Amino acid sequence: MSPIQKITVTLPDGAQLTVDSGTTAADIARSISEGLYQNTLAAKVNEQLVDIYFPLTIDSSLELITYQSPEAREILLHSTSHVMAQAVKQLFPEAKVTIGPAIENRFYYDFDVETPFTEGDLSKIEKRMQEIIDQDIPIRRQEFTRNELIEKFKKMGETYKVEIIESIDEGEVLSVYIQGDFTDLCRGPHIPSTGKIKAFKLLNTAGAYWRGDSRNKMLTRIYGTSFPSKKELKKYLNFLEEAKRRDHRKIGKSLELFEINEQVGPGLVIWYPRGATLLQAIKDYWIKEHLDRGYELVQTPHIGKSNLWETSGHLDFYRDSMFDSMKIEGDEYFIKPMNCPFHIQIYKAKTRSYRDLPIKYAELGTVYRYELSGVLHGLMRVRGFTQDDAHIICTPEQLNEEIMKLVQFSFDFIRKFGFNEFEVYVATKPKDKYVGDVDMWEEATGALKYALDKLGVQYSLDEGGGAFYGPKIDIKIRDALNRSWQCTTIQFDFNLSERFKMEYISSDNTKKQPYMIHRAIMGSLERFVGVLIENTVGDFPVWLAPVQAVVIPISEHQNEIAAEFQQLLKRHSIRSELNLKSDTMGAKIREAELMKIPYMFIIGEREAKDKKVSIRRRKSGDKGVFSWDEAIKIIETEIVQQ
RNA sequence: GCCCACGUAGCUCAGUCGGUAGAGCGCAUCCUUGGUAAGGAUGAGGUCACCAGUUCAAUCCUGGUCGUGGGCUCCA
Repeated sequence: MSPIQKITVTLPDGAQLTVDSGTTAADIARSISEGLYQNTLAAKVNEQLVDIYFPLTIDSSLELITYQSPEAREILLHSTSHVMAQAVKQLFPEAKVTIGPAIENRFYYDFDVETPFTEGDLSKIEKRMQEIIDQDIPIRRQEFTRNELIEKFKKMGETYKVEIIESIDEGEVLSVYIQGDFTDLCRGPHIPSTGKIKAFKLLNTAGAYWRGDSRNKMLTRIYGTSFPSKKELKKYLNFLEEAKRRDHRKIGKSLELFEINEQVGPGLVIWYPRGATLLQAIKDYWIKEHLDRGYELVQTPHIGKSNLWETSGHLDFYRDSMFDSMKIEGDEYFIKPMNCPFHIQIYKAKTRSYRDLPIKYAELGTVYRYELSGVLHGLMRVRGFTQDDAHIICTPEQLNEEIMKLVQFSFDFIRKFGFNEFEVYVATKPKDKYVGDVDMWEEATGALKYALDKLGVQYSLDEGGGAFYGPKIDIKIRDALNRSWQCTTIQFDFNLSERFKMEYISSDNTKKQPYMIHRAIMGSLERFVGVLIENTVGDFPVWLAPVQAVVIPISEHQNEIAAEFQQLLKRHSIRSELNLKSDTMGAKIREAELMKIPYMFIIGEREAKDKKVSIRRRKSGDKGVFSWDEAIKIIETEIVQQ
């Protein structure tokens, strides 16, 4: 027998240990301190995440993953999902397990069961999970060959697991994790025992297709979450509560902004006066910014003849998302899902010279798309929405610069609304549905990346995420709750210019085909307002507030002079209301606070006497008494500064 | 579209283990004329989402339809 080999283990602080080959991370943690050992959930050996029982057989770097490590989160979530699956199998032995990964902040596990779980089942499962955790059952990895595992799971009746294994390449060594009576196919790593789970909660159930494919069976999914401490769990649950509080559907109703009404139809928004006013403020700003940047405004119809959509390729590639056609005087018309074909007609209205380019057409164009009923969600996902659309038609030489300008414009525009964090994606060619040849896609994608690199913008790749007509840059914004929302999209489009035979006369007097970029900064005004509501809790900056000020007479004796002051506000284009109800001043203030009106101008006997007004700023309270002109100046200054 | 849950006054929600319903807010009228987040009284509001079925009787049970919500898929 050969003597035991010695190996060198390097810790993150640079310290080196000489240990016997076969030593595990658990051994090393324990040798440092019992507390560290208890805190260790997994290990990183040569940058690879492994269980704490992974034997070290060569010189290695070793990092212990404790509750505090960023990597711990996912492992903990994943292990908790296994505990949940174990509890479910104990309570519902006929349930078949499928997959149960960790996702951002949560985990889920999909089961195939006869009757879906109810909310009541969740507490039963939670209780059993707690028992499993209290028993502190060891979790151990075992490796098998593919065929051994297929046999094993076949015997267990876990047909989904068999299907997963069968889809994995032959020859690969597979592992299972065993905890008591529960065995699950899993790559790992996992925590060493169930007792390491400190705080968890099951959140909700949902239906989910096997492998996410609607042709497959609908499974029952349970979502849950897990944290290193009760305190952190509490924090997360508070976050969920806060998100509920900010729900734009709720705030939209209470602030009388909009409604999605059954009589009108699902996914179709009717904007109340306050909501429409808010929209108008956004539109006014949008138009000004576009005119400043050399865009031209256009306006196009809501429907167009079928040949238009045939030429554009929409009927081939987008028909599933279009509303059915309607017959008018023998011709077939479609409601527009996009504005582009119309803008192209405007471009084609006359012969264009390279000197005319770039041409930038902008339109707040309302489009309609048939979305599956189940995906509709407040303002975030609707069937009729207004795009802040524009098409940039340019020469190949202008392309890079135009894309850069667009990215910059997008950032500047969105920042105005108080969003400062972005995630940028470059979405590449879809696998199946696409037009044009591969080289064109390569070139276009390169142009998008070039622009971002040149601007020093960090981005990720979204492989296969492009539109059918070209690659795109998507910008997601992060809101106050650190959630991200898709808004800006800048889409390269080499397809339509080809299909519509767009041309310009170049400097050498030959006809050339221009490039076209399709873009929306807010994306959909509806969604953008939805995000804005959730970000501000409906407490809009004064420049956007539907009602910027309310004039409150303290008693009926001041009604007349209050009306006079409101006229002055109107002359200064300040959006105001006059509260002439016979309520007390306190009640009127309360109403204004609840409706999130930023300025309250209060006029009582004292103010009326000197033609003055008392200013109350929402949230911060009484600002004192001012002359009418001073008061106007104060609110105007705030608006301008925003 | 699919799975599950839900749908009661303008809003937020009680309630009826089958006998056609109630609160608060809001609204109207009257009293009060107020000093920085709710003054008081009275009153009007509901085919209990819709359509069938079971029943002497359905808001309640059953089935279907529509809508909403949580997800899946998709996406601005």
